[in-house]
Amino acid sequence: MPAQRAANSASRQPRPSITLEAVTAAALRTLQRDGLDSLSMRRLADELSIQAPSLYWYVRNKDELLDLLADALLADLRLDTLVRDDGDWRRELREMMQEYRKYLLSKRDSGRVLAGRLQLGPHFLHHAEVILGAVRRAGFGDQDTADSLYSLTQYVQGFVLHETSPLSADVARGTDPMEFLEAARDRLAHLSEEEYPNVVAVGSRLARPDIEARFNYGLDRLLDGLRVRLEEANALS
Amino acid sequence: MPAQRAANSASRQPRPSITLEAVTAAALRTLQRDGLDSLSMRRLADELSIQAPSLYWYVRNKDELLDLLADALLADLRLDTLVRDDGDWRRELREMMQEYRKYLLSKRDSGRVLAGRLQLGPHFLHHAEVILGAVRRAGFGDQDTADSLYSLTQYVQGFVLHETSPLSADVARGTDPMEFLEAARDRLAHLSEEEYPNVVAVGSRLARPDIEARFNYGLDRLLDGLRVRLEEANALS
DNA sequence: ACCTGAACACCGTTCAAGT
DNA sequence: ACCTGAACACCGTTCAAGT
Repeated sequence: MPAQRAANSASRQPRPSITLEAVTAAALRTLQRDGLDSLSMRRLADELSIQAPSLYWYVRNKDELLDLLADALLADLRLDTLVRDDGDWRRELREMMQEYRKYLLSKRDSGRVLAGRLQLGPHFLHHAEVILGAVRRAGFGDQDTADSLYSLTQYVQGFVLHETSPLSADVARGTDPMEFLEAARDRLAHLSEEEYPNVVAVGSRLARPDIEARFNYGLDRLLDGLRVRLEEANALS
Repeated sequence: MPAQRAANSASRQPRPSITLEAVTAAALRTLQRDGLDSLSMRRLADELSIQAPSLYWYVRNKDELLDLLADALLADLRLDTLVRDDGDWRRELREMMQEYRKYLLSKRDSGRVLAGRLQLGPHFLHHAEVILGAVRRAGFGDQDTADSLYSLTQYVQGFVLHETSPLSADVARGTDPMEFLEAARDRLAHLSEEEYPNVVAVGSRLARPDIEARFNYGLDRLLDGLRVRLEEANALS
């Protein structure tokens, strides 16, 4: 909660003046266009045709701006359309998480912005509501429902963060990711078989190019595990 | 692979001179003492009683230093002692992942350093070897083994990253995390029940203080899901 | 109420020059 | 082979001052 609010400047509206919403919108634009590393207070100020120190009237510091951004980032995600009340909660959650991943991949650096932020903003709460609905309809208890929400969303966020971060300094400096993966595979295949028997044995599978399949693998294990949990609970009652 | 190596300065050893190992050791020290945000090239140079530009003889840029750090960070992790050949692979993997989490929590900012880096350094490979061994002994196929390794380690890393990051700008600025959690619970409890029925219903469970239980919840679902997968595969053969 | 200019204390990195 | 000094192009943030 910022100490000052700019929204009610309409009370006497003498100056057009910038609103907090305009600031976050500009930040979102800059993020999408130039990436998180380029999102400095000075650049953002430029985007708003303003001087950098002026931003501190709307926001206490950059961290608070990023908190705002983290929630604003989720504005266009549509999970509601995936709600199905046919009892197939596994498929419902699966599709929601796949959509969540796709969405995050479409928003530049969203994984890094979201990492480790619990903002409870309006958009986050809306999506939590939808996901929690699916979990509760499946029949989970309250604590299980809450924990399941975190397990699922955190899996997706962690995966996307990993997936979108430069895998190494090489890639950050411009090496083609596919080339990097191939080099990694090569590297793994030629390790000492005495020292790393297991790594060598599955080497080529560790650096698989089909990253979506890897995402689905973990997601499906998680969902299977949730089903087991649900069956166990039902068996008791 | 850095373009220059300093290790073989022993070939004629006229100067004591700094080695690459000394650089990463100093970086590790600085990280543990002052945190990642304080780990600048200038600070690190200070730690080595050297000028900042000198570091660029050992390392191409800061990103490469962080890659080195990411592997060095894993040096003291001991998973070998958790190997048990009694067939209880679920317990084996569970204990390994719990140990991994505890270890990461003990190393300052390790989650942030590790996030999104696939370095294939010697320490990483050693731990991968141990974990892959447990998964393979359980009877998983090669691709499943590789994917399982990622699902498990990524879950742990993602969880720890979330767990150790400041939850919001408030906490970053000094608000007590417990206080923040309580405020969050309070906030959730007073939301509009029409707009957020599910969030309100499980509200108090969403901000549970027992974060370890939440970690175990997701971990156990993942492990249960892996068991299901294994049983399905065995049923086919 | 909103915005600016000037300033402080930093960054990562390059590059010519030293030994 | 290893290290430095000086410099470039940036940062986030504070603060007194303007309108």
